[in-house]
Amino acid sequence: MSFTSKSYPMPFTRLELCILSVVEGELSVLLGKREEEPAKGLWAMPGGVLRIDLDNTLEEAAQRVSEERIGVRLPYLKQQCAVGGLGRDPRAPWSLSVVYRALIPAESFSPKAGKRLTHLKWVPVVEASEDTALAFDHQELIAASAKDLRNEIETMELPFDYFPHEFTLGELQMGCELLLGYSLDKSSFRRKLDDRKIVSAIDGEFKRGANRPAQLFTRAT
Amino acid sequence: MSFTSKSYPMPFTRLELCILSVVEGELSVLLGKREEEPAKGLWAMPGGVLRIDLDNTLEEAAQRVSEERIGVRLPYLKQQCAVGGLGRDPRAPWSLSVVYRALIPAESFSPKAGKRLTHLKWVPVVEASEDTALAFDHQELIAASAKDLRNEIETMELPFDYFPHEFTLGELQMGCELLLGYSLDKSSFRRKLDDRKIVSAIDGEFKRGANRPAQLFTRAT
DNA sequence: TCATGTTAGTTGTATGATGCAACTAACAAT
DNA sequence: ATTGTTAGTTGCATCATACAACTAACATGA
Repeated sequence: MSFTSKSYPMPFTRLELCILSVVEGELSVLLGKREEEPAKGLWAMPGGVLRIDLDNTLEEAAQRVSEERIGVRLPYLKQQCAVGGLGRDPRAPWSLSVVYRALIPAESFSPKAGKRLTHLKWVPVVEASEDTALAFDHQELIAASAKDLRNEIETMELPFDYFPHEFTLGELQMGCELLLGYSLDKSSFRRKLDDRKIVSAIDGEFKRGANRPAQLFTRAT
Repeated sequence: MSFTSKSYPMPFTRLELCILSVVEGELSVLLGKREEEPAKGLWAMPGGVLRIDLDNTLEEAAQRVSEERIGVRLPYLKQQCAVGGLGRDPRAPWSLSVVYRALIPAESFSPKAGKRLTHLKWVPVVEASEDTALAFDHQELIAASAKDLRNEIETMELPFDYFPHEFTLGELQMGCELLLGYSLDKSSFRRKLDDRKIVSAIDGEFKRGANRPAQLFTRAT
């Protein structure tokens, strides 16, 4: 005996990747030029179809799409939202996209424009958030992603999978400042890290350079 | 000519509703006893299959499912998350659920247990968040929903669609306190409402009772 | 009529978080 | 030894918050 009574048509299900990084000092998003319809010739976030024969979870699907489209594994990956509706995407009557937000060091990115996407480029989020010429609803999705990321940093929910494993407090602060787009107060920043036990010093490990050595830290366990 | 190259099988897509309310002074979630497999006999959040022939958007789908399952339209409705993966639900190999979080006045709810769900009951979230006997992954979903709701209230992102259209500041504060599960300071609460221009007084309108009349307010436009 | 109880709404104040700037510390380079 | 640079700390003014006490405005009932 079977549990299934009826079978309904299911939506065309995709993953969209809002890949963020700091490029030339500015928080930017990775966009590609679409080679095919729909929205041919327009700039869009990388994305791909969910493959239930290949992906075990939504997050794995996002990683697979990333590797296929731009050849990069995403160290920091967070679900942003799901959008779905009738007529969103001309490829199918009803489509659903699960949007993931990622943060990668732009240097670790080797521009392998894959199939369907050429001319990959980083666009400052301030531009992309106002660019009504982006494909689909990507403009709003990028704006919301950047806002949510910055909100997390302001509440000291730091994306340690994006930062190097070991860092000095100066480097950590600089990293946050670049993501936020404004500078932070040194003493406040350190007080918060300390009070909330966010990082822990690596005993006896210092970064040495042309001046006073800096204590190395890691994320607290 | 057609744009579609191939067609892939799509996931079994559902909506799950985390319907919250204050019942007997406690934040509670609405659960129903499952009448059919899978998870037959277990308590679960109401949910239903996405119907691309009936629903124009995900949010509309959530409203339809609510009306079908429990006969109630949800005044405050927010997307919580999407969960998907292989083997989550025995009805299909690969299933995806978009979880919506709702907040309704429990009084406005007339317990019409619909098909597939009987014995509807309100369960305090403190219990449900620890009940490992709930169907599927509903335990964690409820815990996360309640936490996110309370976070919103703490940052004064108030669910005005849940509150009555007009209210006194005392009523508003009491409502927040019930949702949060602890009491707030009157002067702080009012200062925040004032500073951030969250509410506006209805000129000349008061709630009169057995003591000093209270100014009526609405959400600021 | 006037004291009482109750809720509305405000004010004073101590405490704590934050932002700013000045300070000391430790190194390399000269 | 002096200088320049970054690391790390400290003092202090300012602002937000929590707590409590206060005044205000009604109904009620002696």
